[in-house]
Amino acid sequence: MARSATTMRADILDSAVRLFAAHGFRGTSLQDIATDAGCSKASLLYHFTNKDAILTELLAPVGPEFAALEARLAGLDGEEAARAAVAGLVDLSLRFRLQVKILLQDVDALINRPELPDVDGLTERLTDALSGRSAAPQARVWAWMAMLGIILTSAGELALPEETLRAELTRGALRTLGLQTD
Amino acid sequence: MARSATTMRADILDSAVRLFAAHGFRGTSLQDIATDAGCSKASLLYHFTNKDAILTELLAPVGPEFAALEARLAGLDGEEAARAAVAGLVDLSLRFRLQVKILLQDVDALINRPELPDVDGLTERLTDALSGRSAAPQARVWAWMAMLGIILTSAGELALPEETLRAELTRGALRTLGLQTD
DNA sequence: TCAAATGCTGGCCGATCGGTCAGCTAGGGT
DNA sequence: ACCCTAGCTGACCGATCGGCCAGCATTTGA
Repeated sequence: MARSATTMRADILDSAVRLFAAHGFRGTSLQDIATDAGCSKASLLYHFTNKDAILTELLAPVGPEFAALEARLAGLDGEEAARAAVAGLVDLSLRFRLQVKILLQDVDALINRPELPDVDGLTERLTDALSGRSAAPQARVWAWMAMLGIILTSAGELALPEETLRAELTRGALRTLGLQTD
Repeated sequence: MARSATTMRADILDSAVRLFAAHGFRGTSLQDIATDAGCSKASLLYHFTNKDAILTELLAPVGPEFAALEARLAGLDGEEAARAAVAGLVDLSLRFRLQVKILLQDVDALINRPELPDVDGLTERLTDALSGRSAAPQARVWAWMAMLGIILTSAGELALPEETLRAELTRGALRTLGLQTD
């Protein structure tokens, strides 16, 4: 045996998450992943049933985390909901930079997959919380701006320490929503 | 001849811009466009030399407009530069919703094409203006949040009147940057 | 009137995609 | 000594991709 199984799987997932984030799911072929991971394409499909299974596995940790955030937000309203949504979204966006980038990049190709996070419903409930449960057009626009600003800026390649990024993303989002930044 | 040439070309471009925005450049095949436009795939390649030429033509109006915005911003500094950048970016994002969405969606596949807008340099110069020519980490983070918030929110499917969207995008972005909203 | 040009198409091509399969190699249990 | 299994691979498959080409139909103009 060439490598221990756990190492090979981990190497594949590591290559896949980087390449998917850089070139998109559809823009990355199995051969690309195999070359990057240093094995054959057939070896990928020995460890994973198919390409979707690789994606599903590396997105697996994300779904529960967002579900937990939603559960925390469900009981909140008004400014309290908005502030909690900002804090939670900043945290998850930074912890899952690459994964979130993958999800948004190929959102239309990844939508309607039962085992993957429900991106549409998720964004809807998040913007609802960010707007402080308001249906006013301004609040909805600002909620979208804050959400996309947080997620995509953290997915970008700003070369800043994580704590600086966290603090300024939070401050920027709160101001977008018209809330005081302490 | 089945249709006047100008109509056929216009129909193809109309189908292409909608499909590219909905499913991405790589996610849309020539057959998809042909079916949507109501002609054969071979007919596409009679009117356009190849798939890239379709993309190039429908993005053609965008480049000069952004270049003009950059020229206007070049002479400005500080808060003046930031406010002008917000106004200009909101305007262009709303006027070229679909085109901008296409550019961002497949940014890595479209980069390094000489005749297409230089997305990397463009975003760099825009964030420089949005930050008021500041190199401070906070200003750079907020500039990215404002830029991505404007562009992607206007590319989204918020069902709001254009003037409402313009006003609230401007207000939200200025607040993100820490500027007074009149 | 008739040949040239224009608009358009079906059919085909090589490349690349995701995925399958028979078979090779190296340890580990008995 | 033996076989069994896990890990891995090259070769191959059908589907789909972008693109090409010979040829058909209609219009044009001399």
